[in-house]
Amino acid sequence: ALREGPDTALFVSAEVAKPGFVNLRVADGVYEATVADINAAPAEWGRLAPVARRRVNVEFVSANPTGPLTIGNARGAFVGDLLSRVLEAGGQEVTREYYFNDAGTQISVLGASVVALRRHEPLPEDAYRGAYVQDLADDLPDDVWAAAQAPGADAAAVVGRWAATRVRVNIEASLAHLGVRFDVWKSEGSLHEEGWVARAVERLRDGGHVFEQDGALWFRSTDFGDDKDRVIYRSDGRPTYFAADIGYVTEKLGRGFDHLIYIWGADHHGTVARLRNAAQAMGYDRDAVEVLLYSWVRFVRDGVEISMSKRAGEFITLDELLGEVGVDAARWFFGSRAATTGIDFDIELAKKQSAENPVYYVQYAHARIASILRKGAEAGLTPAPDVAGLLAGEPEGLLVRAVSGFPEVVEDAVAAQETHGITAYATELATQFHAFYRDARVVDVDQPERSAKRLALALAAKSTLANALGLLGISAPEAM
RNA sequence: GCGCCCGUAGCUCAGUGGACCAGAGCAUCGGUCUUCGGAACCGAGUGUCGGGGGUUCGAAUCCCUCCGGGCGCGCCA
Repeated sequence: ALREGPDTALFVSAEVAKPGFVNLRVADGVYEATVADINAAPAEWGRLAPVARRRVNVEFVSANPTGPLTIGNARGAFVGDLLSRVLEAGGQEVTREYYFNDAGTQISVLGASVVALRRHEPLPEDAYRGAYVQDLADDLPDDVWAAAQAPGADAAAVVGRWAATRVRVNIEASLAHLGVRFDVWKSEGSLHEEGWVARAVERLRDGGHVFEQDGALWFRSTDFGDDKDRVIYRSDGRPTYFAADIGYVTEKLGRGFDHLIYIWGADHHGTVARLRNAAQAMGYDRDAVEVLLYSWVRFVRDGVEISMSKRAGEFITLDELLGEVGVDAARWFFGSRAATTGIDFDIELAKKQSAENPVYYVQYAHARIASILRKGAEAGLTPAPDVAGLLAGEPEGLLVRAVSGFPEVVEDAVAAQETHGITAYATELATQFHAFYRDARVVDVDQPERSAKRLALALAAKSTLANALGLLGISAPEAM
């Protein structure tokens, strides 16, 4: 079989092992060439050439602007951003998108809450509470307040619209702090105003996929395997959330995306089928519409679960969480766990362990290499462009093999759409570097040639660590 | 009641029917005494893989069943 392979030069030997496996021994020159390649173009290392470059839309967070993002929104934010980074490493063109509704009943309730505070009246029964509502009341501009009080004006709606905008800007700032920047902010209202919803419904009607019953308009989702048909327009004529979803699919695909990914909490799993069914019914490839569900996070403090209610004003904001545990540590925490499994996040534990957190272990290895490279430069030693003969020793061999494994790790992450393989790999690579550091003197003025080659290997390891951390959105410090 | 997900070391989690599959990190205990960064290194280990049954040469992994937990089953979002 080896004789027939196209890459026989890669291998120096092949042998059959016990239960039917074939061991191929890779030629040293292959690894040495890899080191040289990494150092020649470090930014490219680990980026995959796409089989087919696709335009992918990743929509996530999408919390309505009724209050600050909380730790309940945290996982979606990290999972969506991590997935986007992985897809980009896999050669896809990614658009990060945030979908929100700034005109619904929730927004009216928020407006009514602000109005009541402004008028020093008791809060309505279903009001939003919490310090941020008072902040909104305090910051309400005079012209908005005047417009709200004009004769015939719907004060709650007017104030709500202003409040939603203000809240949304703050949400954007929180996400930026976390390292997530959205390319598109899409309002639900625009889908109706621009006719996307109406056209999508017509499309379904033309295909015979809708019917009227009890005064409402329904989508025959059961024709595509759903267990129930779904309402598009209520009997009073108002559209459901699902109606907007249908319009949104056509709007997104109309922008030329090849693939749509929705990042939803697992509690939405009941709505996945109707969305994909509708896409199929409208003539799209249902596989172009993908929903990734992330599982719930139980936030815990010293072993006690934290219960939250946004309306009651009892919640911990995303900003507070990041203030306590740090962005890099939080990114590592979420990145090192599969999105599909439920997890516990003990805030106190995360803080206590922060000094021993693997993320700092990996960053330390990176900083340590940076220091060694500086030390070498002071002694007049720089990484060699050609590292032929590098693998004379065992310490080099183990490290270079660890470094060489990076693209495969990225490949796996892209295929699985998960990042925990990357965190595990980064930890292992850091360990391999520390072992190399222990066993092999890098900077040695008496051995300039060997030093130059070892510096080249150290540099390659540094770039690999930096790129792995970069995939996770985590900084790679030159010094700590 | 029906549907989906989960149960792996003291804790938090990996483990996609095939060598390394019984693992990693943390926590715990012991050691290294360091001319390149000790935020490091070396060593020590505990598991009825929730229980039981089945398929297979071989099961944490696939099938059935039971127990325990989460979520969903709106003309809510």
